[in-house]
Amino acid sequence: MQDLSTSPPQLQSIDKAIVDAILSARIQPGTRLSENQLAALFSVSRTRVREAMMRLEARCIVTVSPRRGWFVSEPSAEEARHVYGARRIVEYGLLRSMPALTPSDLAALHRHLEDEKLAIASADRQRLTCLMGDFHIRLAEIVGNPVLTEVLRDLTARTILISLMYQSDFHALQSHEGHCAIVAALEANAPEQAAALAIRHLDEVEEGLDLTRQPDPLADLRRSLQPETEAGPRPAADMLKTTHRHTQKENP
Amino acid sequence: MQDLSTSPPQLQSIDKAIVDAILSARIQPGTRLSENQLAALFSVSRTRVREAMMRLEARCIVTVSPRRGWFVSEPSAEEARHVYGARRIVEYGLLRSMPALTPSDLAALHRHLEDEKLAIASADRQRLTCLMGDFHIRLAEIVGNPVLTEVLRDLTARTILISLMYQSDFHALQSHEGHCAIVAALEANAPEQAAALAIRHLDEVEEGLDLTRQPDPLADLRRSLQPETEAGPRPAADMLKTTHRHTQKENP
DNA sequence: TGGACAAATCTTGCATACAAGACTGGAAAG
DNA sequence: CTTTCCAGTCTTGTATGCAAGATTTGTCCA
Repeated sequence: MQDLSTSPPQLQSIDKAIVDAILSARIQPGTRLSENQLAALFSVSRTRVREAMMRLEARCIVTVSPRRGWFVSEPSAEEARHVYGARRIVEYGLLRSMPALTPSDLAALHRHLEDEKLAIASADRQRLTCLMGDFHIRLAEIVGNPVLTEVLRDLTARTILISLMYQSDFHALQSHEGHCAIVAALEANAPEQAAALAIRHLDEVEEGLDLTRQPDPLADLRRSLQPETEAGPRPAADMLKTTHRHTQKENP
Repeated sequence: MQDLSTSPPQLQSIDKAIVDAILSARIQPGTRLSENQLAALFSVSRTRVREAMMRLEARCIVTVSPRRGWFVSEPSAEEARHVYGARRIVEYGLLRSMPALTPSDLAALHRHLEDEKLAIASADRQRLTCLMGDFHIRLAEIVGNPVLTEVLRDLTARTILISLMYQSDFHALQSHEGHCAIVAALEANAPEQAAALAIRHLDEVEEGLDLTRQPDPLADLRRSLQPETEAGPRPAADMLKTTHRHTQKENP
């Protein structure tokens, strides 16, 4: 379904390709990642694919089901709560200790907010999901601490998976306004307020999740059989199957 | 030098054994981790060892030098600063949002502080290093968020490596007092103060590092040739060589 | 028509083999 | 005596082969 290889795939590392696909919401939680198919796609042997999977597994981004296959993680409701909890703590600390913004930081943030506004206007949900996550990574980048950025990148990847699983309706405008408020507080040199706003923002987003929702084993099939909607036809050349991890246990 | 296999090694996963060895300061930064030797030690083939190494590499705990070998990470001075920076941010957020302590939490913390005091009294530096790191993991555990605990565990592992590399003299008592102050603030239900104390504590510890110190390629040799000191002879049966990563580039 | 069984086909798990680069030690040359 | 070079030995990098379990699908029987 989601194509990982928009450009010559040889040069990109496999890890990065998959993480990027998640960060830009081009790949669904539960998507099967076949060792053989990835090996073919990247023109390497299974060994290297496996190594990439091991690394991603250590970052909770993919899961292995023994002798069944590798799958993009499907965070449980509990895990989702923990990820949001961790993000609240990390981002609170982050914003509290944010240095005064330089003009270029500020420009970058405003450019980002502008992008968000455009995406909302064009109702491009995938791009929105991506931008909403990116905002927080941008904040981390301003601090200039790669260790922290890395932590937040992984948490963001997991957050995106959570959104794709549990987000019933996407209050994009509300999120965007949250981001604007945070930037405004930072601009006003009020880090304590920015931190408080970030927590409220994350609360709101978490509130918008439907954590009681069970993963739908038939989701892909449903989507595939659905007659064309607004979005136009999906790209045809897809090397990765859309097989989902839940196949036989259907609702009785 | 450091023995990783105190008990039957088959059952433990390789990752855990190595991380545990680092968290308890039984293994030095720069120690070579030979695939063959680990494979023999754990009675598996190199494949599985390699997979473990890949996972640990993703967590910045080991490094590979192409076709030369795997080594326990030797964080650079810059990385050290970033790790401490990240910890300040995370732990500030953590303590700020700490729930009121339950009696059992409090008991556990006090027990830990008691252990620290004992270790100081017996001047057991290895045990101290281990306990000092553990304190922060304990704090994370109280919040009951495994995602965050995991983040802090990795940061702590890296911190321990940093200590082993750059800590010229270990102000154990000062650290211990820092921990006591934090617990006292938590006990007094003053999370804001606890958070501020944590930052000061981390500042002090970082201050105690000598980040200008260059890694000493002769460290192992020096230790080995040194006549017996207080600590008594090292355990004899060591399967891992003490080879360090710097072998030929000596100071001219 | 419905259900159970079994074979065929897929998947990963793991070990091994071989290639290629890095390091060591010794011999030869200056 | 010092330096250079080369072969031997070590290391990891990578592919591949085979085994074992899971899944699917086709068939047979009630």
